Amino acid sequence: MLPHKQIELKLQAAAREILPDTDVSIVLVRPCPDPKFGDYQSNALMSLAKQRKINPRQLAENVLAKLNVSDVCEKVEIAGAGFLNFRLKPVALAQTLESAACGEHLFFAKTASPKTVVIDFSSPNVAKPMHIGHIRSTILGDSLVRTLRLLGHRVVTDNHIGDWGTQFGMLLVGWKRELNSAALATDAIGEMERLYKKISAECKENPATLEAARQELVKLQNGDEENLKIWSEMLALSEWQFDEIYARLGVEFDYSWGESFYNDKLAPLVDELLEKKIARESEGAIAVFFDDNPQLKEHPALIRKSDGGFNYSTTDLATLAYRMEKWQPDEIIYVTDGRQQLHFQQIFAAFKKWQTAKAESGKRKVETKLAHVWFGSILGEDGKPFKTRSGETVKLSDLLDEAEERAFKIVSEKNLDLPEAQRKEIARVVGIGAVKYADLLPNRQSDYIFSWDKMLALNGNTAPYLQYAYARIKSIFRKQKPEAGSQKSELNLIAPEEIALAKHLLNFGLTLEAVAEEYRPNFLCNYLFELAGKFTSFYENCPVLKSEGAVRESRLTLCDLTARVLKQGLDVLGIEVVDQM
RNA sequence: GCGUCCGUAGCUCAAUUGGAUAGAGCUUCUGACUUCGGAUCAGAAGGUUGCAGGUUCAAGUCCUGCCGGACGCACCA
Repeated sequence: MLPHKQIELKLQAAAREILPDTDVSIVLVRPCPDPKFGDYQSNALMSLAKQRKINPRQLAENVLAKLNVSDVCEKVEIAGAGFLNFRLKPVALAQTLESAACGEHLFFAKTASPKTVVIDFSSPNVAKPMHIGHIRSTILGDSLVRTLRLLGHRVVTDNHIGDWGTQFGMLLVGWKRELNSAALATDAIGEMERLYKKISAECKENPATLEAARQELVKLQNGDEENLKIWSEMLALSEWQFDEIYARLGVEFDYSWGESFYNDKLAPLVDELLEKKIARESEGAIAVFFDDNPQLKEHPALIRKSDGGFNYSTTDLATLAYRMEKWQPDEIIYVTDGRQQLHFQQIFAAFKKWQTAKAESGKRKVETKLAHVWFGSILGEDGKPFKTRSGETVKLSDLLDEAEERAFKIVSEKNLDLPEAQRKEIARVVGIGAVKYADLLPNRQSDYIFSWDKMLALNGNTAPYLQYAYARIKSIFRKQKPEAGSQKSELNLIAPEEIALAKHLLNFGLTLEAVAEEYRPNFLCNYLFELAGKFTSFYENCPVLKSEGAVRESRLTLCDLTARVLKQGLDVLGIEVVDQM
């Protein structure tokens, strides 16, 4: 068990002894903000003291009297108003690293209580190009998937593709009237997008076109053979595009059930909600009202339009119900942009009503956490909102191309001697990595100002910086002559830089847990950036190959562990590494 | 009008959710052994955290009021 966890458990036990009727689960041990105070701290006793209206310092002293952590810590100190500061014993630090070097762990532990989690992310639309608007959901969702899986949870990924709905009426009109087959053969998505834009614009001016689109849609939804055939073709052409992009991004889905998958579940759903008196008629439409919810009182959720058609709320409810039935998840996570907050509040509230009604009628109720993990919207470089209809959106494939091209130029400058194929491969890993990292680094809730330079930066707090640190370590091991079987050596850490690096390695697991808890991979970005920084600082000050004996062995082990954490951490972010760059 | 989110260094952003002296990158300036890989490192400069109150041992973070911005609010997803 990692030292901070040992301390935490003992501290909680001690706190429980002093305050028997108190919930001590808030008593946590965290890394110190400043190493001069110690390695770990706990400030929770001050909160407890406040709750109980007792003297915080006195409480700290009482708890401390019951606490024995001398196996891993130096003398515990009370500071300020009641901080507890812990300093690791060098032996404990070395032992933790040694057990990691033996492959017993990599500074994190699998969860003791695995959850089943469904994650809904990416969700591109059929017949439209994937653009930068899709990148955040895709990258953020994928890194959450990877984090949860690494921590031992069972994760089901489902890409809820927009393959149904009103846009197909217009697409069908366009397809039948003026499809350019040659263009379709060379650039299917571009051609379909052209058709959509053309008819969409026409609908605004010409009611006849709008009516035609409506009729084509009704035909499609009623199973018209010709329309279904065209629709299938549009779907297939789009899937080809999705597959290509996802392959480049290294993103995979367990399922890609689009909206159409739920088509036959919509009418029964509305009927059931009507029958259970959860929904009622209003102005010709069917809606779920939330009179008991002050937040949503004025915002009923429409589940059937006055023309009898269904909308996205209907589909989302059907999807939610299906997922509950199929996987009985402990948690469902939706990764979409922040503008859909109200929508998901409605869906979650409506579903809760439905579930409660089901529970009353004897069906068991599953406690499921529904989480809307939202992110800020994308702005242009001028700070104004990105217009999706203006046609000036940056296509995802173009962004990735540009990233690889810029990386290739730099790779070639630095490594002219490498064969071109290898330089291309390095450029791919570096370019895609830079794009992903740029997307994951900012707090997800801030608005996203898109800039080529920021997205493709290769210096500073970027993926290439981390990849470079990794490549340097690999370079050390390439140069190290395979001397007499370097068995697992004992760690002896002397220089301040190597101690700081070693201590930082121990916080990997804490960081992963925070990412999973708050759905925020940027914590991991910052952790890895600091790790790489501490490594380069160590690298500048502590010769590895030029040192000898035990020091050399110890430093090699430290290098190896750093490389492993860097690689594993980047993998969680969906970013690859190369041995040479 | 109501609701959600935001305002931090010249720029782009952090700050482990109420913790200790608010940190990084970019930019600018000064340095680093013909380098275990310079895609690097060390240092300097840059702040009244939009404004004004309040809550407490402690506020960028919480509460109130202003100022400024983004988004959302019934049949598009």
